[in-house]
Amino acid sequence: MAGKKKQKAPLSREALELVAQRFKALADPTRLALLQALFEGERTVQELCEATGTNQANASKHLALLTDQGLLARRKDGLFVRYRIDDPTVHALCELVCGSLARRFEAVRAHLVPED
Amino acid sequence: MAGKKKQKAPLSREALELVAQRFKALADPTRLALLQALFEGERTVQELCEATGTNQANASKHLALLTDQGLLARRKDGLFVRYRIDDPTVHALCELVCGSLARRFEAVRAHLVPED
DNA sequence: TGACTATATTCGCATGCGGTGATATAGTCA
DNA sequence: TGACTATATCACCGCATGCGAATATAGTCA
Repeated sequence: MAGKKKQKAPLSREALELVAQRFKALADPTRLALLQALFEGERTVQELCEATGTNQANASKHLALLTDQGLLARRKDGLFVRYRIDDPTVHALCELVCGSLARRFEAVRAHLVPED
Repeated sequence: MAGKKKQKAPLSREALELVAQRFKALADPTRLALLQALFEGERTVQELCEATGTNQANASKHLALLTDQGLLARRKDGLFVRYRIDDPTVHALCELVCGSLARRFEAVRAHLVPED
């Protein structure tokens, strides 16, 4: 995106919509739970359902969205379909957000908890 | 988030919801346009409206959401309110996504455009 | 103090999205 | 080939969200 350091052309509305879609893919707790399980390694749908407490239909839908967005890849393995993380930025994005939230809530906690 | 390198406890549903909310704040093209303008520096609401083609009411609402999420900070300046980026991870997040999308579409372009 | 400007908030509407139950599709095996 | 298992897809529903118009609130100035 434009700004901050190098002078780049601002992103068009179309490009911003693509960026927004990418963030939207991550903007759901169920999908984040699936991703969290997948950070551990490739998993079948069933394994993901067990790991996240999601039902099969719902998991399939979310997995399809993440795959369409290019974040996951899938492969058939007999009866099974195995999903894996396909875009390394996913983990980095989550880490950035977690770090930011941790700092934010640490600042709030420090404000509320009296210093001994 | 859990996985990938160090073994951390998986995030609770509550934590995942907070992470999702943060991504959701970024999952809208109008809000991304506002952020893009703010990457250039502090701006009033009117300046942001002009930069992004958003009407005042809509901009105010989006700015409030971004501020509530801790991404922006604001200060009164007479009649004016000036907004600025308050969380440095915002720019990093956008850059990560832009990089990922650029690679993705470069790969598609390379696939479709014949090599001379 | 009233007129004006800047901004925040409210309200109504339309669209989008996540979850669930049901069904379709695909692969394996006896 | 039918039974079974794994997964994708469909249809429906209720809730969430973005937009624009209208209104409320805040600050400045003559």
